[in-house]
Amino acid sequence: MTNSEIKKSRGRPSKFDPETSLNIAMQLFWAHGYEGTSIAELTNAMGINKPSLYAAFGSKEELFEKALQQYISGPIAFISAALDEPTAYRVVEKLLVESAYFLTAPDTPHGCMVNTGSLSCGKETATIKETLAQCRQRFETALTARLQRAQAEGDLPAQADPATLAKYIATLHQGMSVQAASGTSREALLAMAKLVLDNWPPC
Amino acid sequence: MTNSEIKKSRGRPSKFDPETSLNIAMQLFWAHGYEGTSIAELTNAMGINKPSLYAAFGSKEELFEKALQQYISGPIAFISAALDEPTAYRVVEKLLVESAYFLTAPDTPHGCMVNTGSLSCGKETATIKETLAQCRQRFETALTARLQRAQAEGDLPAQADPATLAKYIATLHQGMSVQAASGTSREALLAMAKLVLDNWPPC
DNA sequence: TTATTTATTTACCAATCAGTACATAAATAA
DNA sequence: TTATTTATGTACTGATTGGTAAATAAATAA
Repeated sequence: MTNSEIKKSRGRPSKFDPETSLNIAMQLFWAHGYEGTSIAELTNAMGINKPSLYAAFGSKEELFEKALQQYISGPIAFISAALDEPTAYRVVEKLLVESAYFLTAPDTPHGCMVNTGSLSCGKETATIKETLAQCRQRFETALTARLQRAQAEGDLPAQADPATLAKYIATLHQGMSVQAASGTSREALLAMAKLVLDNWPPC
Repeated sequence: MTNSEIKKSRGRPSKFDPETSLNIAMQLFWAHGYEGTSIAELTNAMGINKPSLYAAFGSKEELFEKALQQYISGPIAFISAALDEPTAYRVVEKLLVESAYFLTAPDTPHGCMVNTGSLSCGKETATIKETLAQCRQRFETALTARLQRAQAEGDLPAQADPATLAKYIATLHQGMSVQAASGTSREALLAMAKLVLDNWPPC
C-alpha cells in the first residue's frame, strides 16, 4: 500500500511533525538531561502547546524514552555497529576513536545522553536513572560477548578476561563522556584513545 | 584562648549543630546530586526549619559549596593524599584501588559527588556544573604535575606523556564513578583496577 | 525587672513543575 | 449544509520549587 501515507486523515490536520519534535526533544534531553529539561522548554523549542505534546507523546517519561530510542538508533548507532568489526582491536578502536569525535562534535551537545543524562537525581526520577543504567549494562554485556568470541577466534590471548576487558572499555567510554561534558578537547581524547589502543590488549 | 568556645553567646541558643547539618547535607547531595536534593528534604533530614538553614548557610548553592568542601577534605581526602605516594605506580595504585573500595562502600552513596553530582542540568544550575568540572580539572592537573615529577625522577619512561597518562587515569576514575552509581560490584571494579595496574605504565 | 540579642516557628511569597479541562478551529463524511 | 472527528489555543489545576517576612521564644546584659 504505497498510498497508505497519502490517505487523508479525518479531523483537523496536525500543524507539527512528531518526528521533528522528537528530534528536538532528543537534543534538549541530550544537552540538559531529564530533570534539567522542562516541559515548557520542550514545547517552546517545538513550537507547540502542551496538550499537543501530551497527545503525541503521553508523558515526559514516555517522551524521554522515545527520544532515547531515537538517540540510540541515530547518533550513537556506531556504538553497536562497532561490535561488527572483524577483530577485537578494530572493535575497541572504532568505539574509542569514533566516541572521541562524537563526544566533541561542534554541532551537538558535548557528552552522551546515556552516560550523563541522569546519574544523580531525586527519588521520583529513579526510573529514568534505571533505564539509562540498563542501557549501559546492555552495551557492556554485548561487548563482553564480542570479546569472548574474539578469544574463541584466537583474536585475544587465552589468559585474557573478556568481562574485565569489557568493563575496562565501558568504564573508559563513560569517563570520556564525563570528560567531554566538562569541555575536554577532541585532541586530548584522541591522544588518550591512542594510548589505550597502543597497549591493547592489556593482560 | 582555650575558653573561647565556652564563652556564652548572647541570644537564644541554636538547637542544632551546623557541622552535623553540613554532614547531612553532604550525604544528601552526594546521594542525589544538586538538583535532586530539595531544601525541604535537607531541612527534614536536619530536623530544622528553612529559616534556620538559610541563616546558617546562606542559600542552596552556598550550602552545596560548603558540603562539597566537606566532601573533598573528608571522604575523598585519600585522592589528594595519593599524590604523596613515593612512586607513580603507587600513586595510581592508591587512586584506583582505594576508589574501588570507596565508591562501593556499603554505608555511603555509591558514586562520587564530584563526578556525578551535576553533569547535565538546567541552564540556571550551570554554576554548580562548572564548580564540579573545575574540581575534576584541578585533580587532573595535579596528577599531571605528579607524573611529570615521576618522569624527572626516572620513575616513568622518558617517552611517556604525563598529561595523557593523567587524563587516562582521571577518565578511568570518572568512569568508575559512573559504574559505581549504576551498581557495579566492588569485586568487578577491583579486577579492572588490577588490569590497569598490571599494565602500568601504558606507553 | 527590663532591654537587647539571637534563633526559633509559622505562615507566606512568586515562580515553576508536570499535567489537564474545555471551548474552538479545521479538516472529512454523510 | 450538517454531523463527526481531530488538533488546536487558552486557561487552569494542585503540588513543589527556592526563599523570606513577621511574630515569638529563650538566652544574656544592664
